[in-house]
Amino acid sequence: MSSQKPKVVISERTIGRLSLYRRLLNDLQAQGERNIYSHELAAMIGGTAAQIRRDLMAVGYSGSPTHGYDIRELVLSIGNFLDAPHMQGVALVGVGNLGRAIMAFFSGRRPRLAIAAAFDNDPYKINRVIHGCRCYGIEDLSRIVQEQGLEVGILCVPSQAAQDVAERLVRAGIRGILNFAPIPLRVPANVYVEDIDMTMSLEKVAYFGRQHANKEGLK
Amino acid sequence: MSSQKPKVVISERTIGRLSLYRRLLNDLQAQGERNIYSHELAAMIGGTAAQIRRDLMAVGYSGSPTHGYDIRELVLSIGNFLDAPHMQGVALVGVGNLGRAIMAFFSGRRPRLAIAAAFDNDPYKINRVIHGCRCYGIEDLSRIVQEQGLEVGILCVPSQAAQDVAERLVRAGIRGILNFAPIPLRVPANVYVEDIDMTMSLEKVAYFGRQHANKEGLK
DNA sequence: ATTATTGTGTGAAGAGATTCACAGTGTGAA
DNA sequence: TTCACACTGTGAATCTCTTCACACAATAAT
Ligand SMILES: NC(=O)c1ccc[n+]([C@@H]2O[C@H](COP(=O)([O-])OP(=O)(O)OC[C@H]3O[C@@H](n4cnc5c(N)ncnc54)[C@H](O)[C@@H]3O)[C@@H](O)[C@H]2O)c1
Ligand SMILES: NC(=O)c1ccc[n+]([C@@H]2O[C@H](COP(=O)([O-])OP(=O)(O)OC[C@H]3O[C@@H](n4cnc5c(N)ncnc54)[C@H](O)[C@@H]3O)[C@@H](O)[C@H]2O)c1
Repeated sequence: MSSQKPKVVISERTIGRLSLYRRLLNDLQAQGERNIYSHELAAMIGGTAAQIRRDLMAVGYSGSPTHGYDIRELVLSIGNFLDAPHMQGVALVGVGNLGRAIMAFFSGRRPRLAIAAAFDNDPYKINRVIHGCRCYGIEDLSRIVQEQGLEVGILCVPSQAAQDVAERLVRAGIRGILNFAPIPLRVPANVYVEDIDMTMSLEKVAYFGRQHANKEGLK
Repeated sequence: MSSQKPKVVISERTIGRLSLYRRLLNDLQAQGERNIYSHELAAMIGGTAAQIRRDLMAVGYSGSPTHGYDIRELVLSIGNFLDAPHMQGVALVGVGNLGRAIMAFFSGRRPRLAIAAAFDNDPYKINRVIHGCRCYGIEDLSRIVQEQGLEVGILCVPSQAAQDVAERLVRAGIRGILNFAPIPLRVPANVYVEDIDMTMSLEKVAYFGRQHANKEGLK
């Protein structure tokens, strides 16, 4: 009966960094580390200790002045805060070059947030099993999403098809979309969209690579 | 002899949006549009007109109160501002699932910023031509980067190899890296790094998808 | 027991990004 | 020619995010 929502709204930036912290902490834990200070974690990501402490306020886990944070407990606390209480299944649409690479990458990685079904409109791909995941025809999207209660979509179809597929995902009940198609999607405000725009990123790198070229020193 | 650098430093956010504006404007131009107002462009990307006008201050192209911006001229002005005066070649390292998808995607797309060479350490891949691009052994990286004057790197190798490859790229003279490996790279401050962290993005979508679920209305 | 040390949690200050709001301007209508 | 209009460019206000700086806490050394 307690509110599932956080009292204050947490920024996108903070959520992203928490995800990153958790991954780094998992690696440290695997290497046998037990404790960590905010300034050590900060050094790993090239940030400030204050920022890390500020971010961790959101998850409500407190460290100790003398031993910093207990890595195991912190990982659990971040998971508790970031992850859904239930499993969240993911639907991927567009089993092309990028879609298959993503399926390979996420296969077996995050059990709580796994790609549960893939969709395409190419008859050659439909009904194949790719990286452990069944590929369905796009006309089955709504049914499968509802049957399996999928909440997140990954959109890897060509630009021309992207808006149409986004609308199908929304109609099927998807609540968030990770969009790789290089066009802005129009969706209702209650659906969250994150764009990954590689062309934009590459142009940023080209631009700032030039700008940075005359700075000195080690980061 | 005039300064190649902008007088004031332009934010990463603005550079990213300029890249996006250019792509949308190119599409509009292809559809035969001639002019556009800031509020129209804003509507396309779900932003505000003021933001677009503010961003365009950086490129130094002025619109007209009566016809808005001339699309053709604006595209040229943005290009003039964003693009290097010379061609910038790109080196991609890690011709795996993701690397090949990216090579396919960028192949023939941006002539001024094209993937000029690929590198891997898998003998099976070396000397093959993939999507019109030759794959070299990693030991040839420095030589090829220097011979061809490549300035930008795309890093698609497994995490364990990422720091080593980043250092090779930096030593070879690369000035900016687009990093897909999910670990923070340590590079000198005069090298710009942009990370694309799909796991982080997917977790953000899962988190905010849940949060947004009870908002109403159209975006 | 006391003290010195080192780090946490957080209010407040600072920096940075976005939005507001309005003077200035080019155009078409009267 | 004058006016009304709709938009641009930009200083100032606002909002958001980051960093500072310090009270407080846990321990180790004495
Ligand atoms: N490959 C990359 O590295 C890369 C990089 C950046 C962006 N993108 C974007 O990601 C998207 C996919 O890229 P890709 O390289 O994988 O392309 P691709 O052509 O290899 O794959 C597209 C897939 O989508 C399927 N498809 C097309 N229309 C469909 C529809 N209406 N419903 C369902 N499936 C449909 C096709 O059958 C195909 O399997 C594109 O929008 C592209 O711009 C790709
Ligand atoms: N596939 C995805 O969609 C995806 C998504 C997010 C992140 N990533 C990241 O991108 C990177 C590559 O992913 P992938 O799926 O293409 O992996 P992959 O295993 O398919 O490809 C990796 C490639 O790198 C090459 N390689 C390994 N060590 C090397 C070295 N020292 N020098 C040169 N080449 C080397 C391998 O031969 C292989 O061709 C990984 O860091 C992965 O975490 C991939």
